[in-house]
Amino acid sequence: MKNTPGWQKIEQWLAAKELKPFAFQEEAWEHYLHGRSGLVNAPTGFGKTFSLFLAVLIRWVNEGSPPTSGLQMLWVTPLRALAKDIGRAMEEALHELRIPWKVGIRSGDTATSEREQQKRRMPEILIITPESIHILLAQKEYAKRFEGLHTVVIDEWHELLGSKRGVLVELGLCRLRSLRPQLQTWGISATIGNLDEALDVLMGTATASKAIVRAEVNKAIEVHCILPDEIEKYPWAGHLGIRLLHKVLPVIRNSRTTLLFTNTRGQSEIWYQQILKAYPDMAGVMALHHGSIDAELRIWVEEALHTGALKLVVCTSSLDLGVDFRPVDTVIQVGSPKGVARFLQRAGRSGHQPDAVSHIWFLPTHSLELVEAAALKDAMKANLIESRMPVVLAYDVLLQYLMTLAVSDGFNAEETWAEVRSTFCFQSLEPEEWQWILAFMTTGGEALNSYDEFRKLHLVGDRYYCTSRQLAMRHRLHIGTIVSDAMLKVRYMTGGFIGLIEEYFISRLSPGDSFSLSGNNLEFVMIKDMTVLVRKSKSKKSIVPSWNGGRMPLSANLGMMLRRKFHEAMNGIAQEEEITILRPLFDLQQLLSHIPQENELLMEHIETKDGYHLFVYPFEGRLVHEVMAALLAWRISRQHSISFSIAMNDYGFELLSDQPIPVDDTNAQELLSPENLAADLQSSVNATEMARRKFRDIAVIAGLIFQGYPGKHKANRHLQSSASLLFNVFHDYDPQNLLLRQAFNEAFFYQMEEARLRDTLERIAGQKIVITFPQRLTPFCFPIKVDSLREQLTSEKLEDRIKKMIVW
DNA sequence: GACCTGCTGCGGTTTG
Repeated sequence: MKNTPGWQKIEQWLAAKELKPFAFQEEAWEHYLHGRSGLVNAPTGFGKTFSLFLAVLIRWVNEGSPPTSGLQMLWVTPLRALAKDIGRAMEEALHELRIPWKVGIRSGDTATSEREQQKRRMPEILIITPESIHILLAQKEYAKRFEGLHTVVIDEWHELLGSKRGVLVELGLCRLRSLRPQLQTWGISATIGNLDEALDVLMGTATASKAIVRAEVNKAIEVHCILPDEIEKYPWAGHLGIRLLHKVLPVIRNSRTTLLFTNTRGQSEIWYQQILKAYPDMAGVMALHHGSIDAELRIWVEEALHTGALKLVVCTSSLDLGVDFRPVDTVIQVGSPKGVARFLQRAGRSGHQPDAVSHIWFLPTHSLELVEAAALKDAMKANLIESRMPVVLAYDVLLQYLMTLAVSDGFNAEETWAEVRSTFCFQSLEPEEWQWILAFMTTGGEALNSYDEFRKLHLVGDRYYCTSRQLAMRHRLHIGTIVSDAMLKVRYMTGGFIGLIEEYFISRLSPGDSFSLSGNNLEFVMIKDMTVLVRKSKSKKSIVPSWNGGRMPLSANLGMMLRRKFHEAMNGIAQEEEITILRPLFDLQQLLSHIPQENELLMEHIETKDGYHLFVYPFEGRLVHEVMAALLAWRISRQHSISFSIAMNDYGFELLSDQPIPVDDTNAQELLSPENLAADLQSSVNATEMARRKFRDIAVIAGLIFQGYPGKHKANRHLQSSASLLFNVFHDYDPQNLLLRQAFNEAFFYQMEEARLRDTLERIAGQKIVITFPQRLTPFCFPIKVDSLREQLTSEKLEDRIKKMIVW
């Protein structure tokens, strides 16, 4: 293959740019030229993206005169912003190589005129989002557009894999493969624990020959830890880390450009304010970047990063992707990154040239988090990178997809069944389930058959169509799997946009209150036309918005590494500075209680004026702890009449009662046994309530709830109540409803992390349970105690309060 | 001995 003209042309071009292809790139080219599909994996900065683009060009030059008759390659990216960067780079390469191909972008940003142009004539390369693929599939005679297509590349496949957006990709691919049986599919993925599975999901049950190309290159990453001077004075609890601010500035000063990652938007607001206050001279060269900041401002920040005009950007995971090609040389992570993969990904944002070393600084927000720093380092060495679990049997996405087909050219049930079954997601879909789905979409099912708007499909000949123009239009507006909370725009009285804020947060403010957004101190004036009007605030004190985000638990890999680190600390094996500096804390923990070894589970009984506490430390992340706490409480209360309140964090959980908690050596093992888990979970956890919450998104994705036209506001409460109503109706009148079943499955899988819980209980069954009776609060229990106190002190939502006061 | 938790991502056609 190496002596083909295309290959040589590309090599010459790379040489002229003083670039040499990596071995893995050449391997990818070989596979591609042999007509295979597959997955490419390499660290950031090694040209994964370009290797495939070049492979396509090689093939094409080899084939002689270029087919300039429409779409050849579809390039799927999860981010609109990424599409622009990649498009620019491709155009440049095509220009230099004198290849007369056009590159187009199809996303929500694409102008109407451009869309029409694309309709008349597709560009040879189209960069597209998963959602936009489905929008194309929702158009009449869509098949024509894909007539010449021979390659689909899914960029950042690891990002899409674990979500319903990944299912959109799977479904889109199964349709395209039917249209173009020779289609070559390539994924590009960062390193994850289940690369083989990632390939399987991408390929579905297609029999095409496939390969994984892994780069045998190691990216050098240096992890530095920002250590407090006196560990005795560093807080045992907390999440902010602002006390170490003075140690951060030298790091920033000594770098050209720094990204400072925080875990929440609120936290980034605080850090931004505090840095500005302590070092006003940073004013012109620092910026804030997170999901609630106005899109235009964010684009400006990204551009300024590009040109190197900014010295510091304080951000959340909004900058996790898409800062390649940018001169970032230092990354600071404030607080736990919760997982190894995320930490590596952020580290990779710096020094992305192949030979450059990536520098990442870890800043602990409380003392015990230092152990996490040591655990992260070891996990990186051992390559313990988390897996992304593919979504299976997402009926809601399937319903949406069928509607997509129905509004364009209709679908034949048998053909589509075969295609859908060829995806990884729906490979185990049962014929009865398929029949149920068709019936549900045609009649509205058992519960909704008297409502016209739920009778969406009509069988005409042997094809299902949606004949209602109104429903079709609604559907095209609702393609996608991301369901957001209601956001309001924030604007100065005098005009000028600041950002977005959740309706929920604003609803709790009164006119005159001050809050902080986009680094500004703002005074709330009023809400008008769904816009929050504000003026600059003179008040020194302001409320930092809290958003209703997800709660990411500590990953299983990191939890495992943490337990090992405690074991090493206990036995004096650990030599890292992060651990040795914690000596006084460990000594105190050991004196008051115990440091658990790797084969031990620690429980602490502590009596305070609040009552009787039982602390348990499995280190399995807060979701598992929440369910474990409920399970343990329920099992205890089955034998004794006793009531509890519950608190938890990523390291452990607490049961609190007004009477002594009857857990000791004789029954502890049994109370945490994996036996009867399923049945006991049913009784101890309010699964119906959890499922109800999951159902909201499912109902929106499946198209049962209309969210309103873009730009027009429909209050979130409507959404919430109509979803709840549908949930009740299905629950009472249509218990076989697949969407209802999906809601329960999602609650068990994602909310309770049932599989991980079972693993944990099985692990504990083989461990020794150490029970201690400390005379006062220990360093281990302190963070949990503080968190539970905070919840009592803040304006708790009634729902949460009730949840906590559940009496068994 | 004490704290300001909770991320990100997408999205309009058809026909008059």
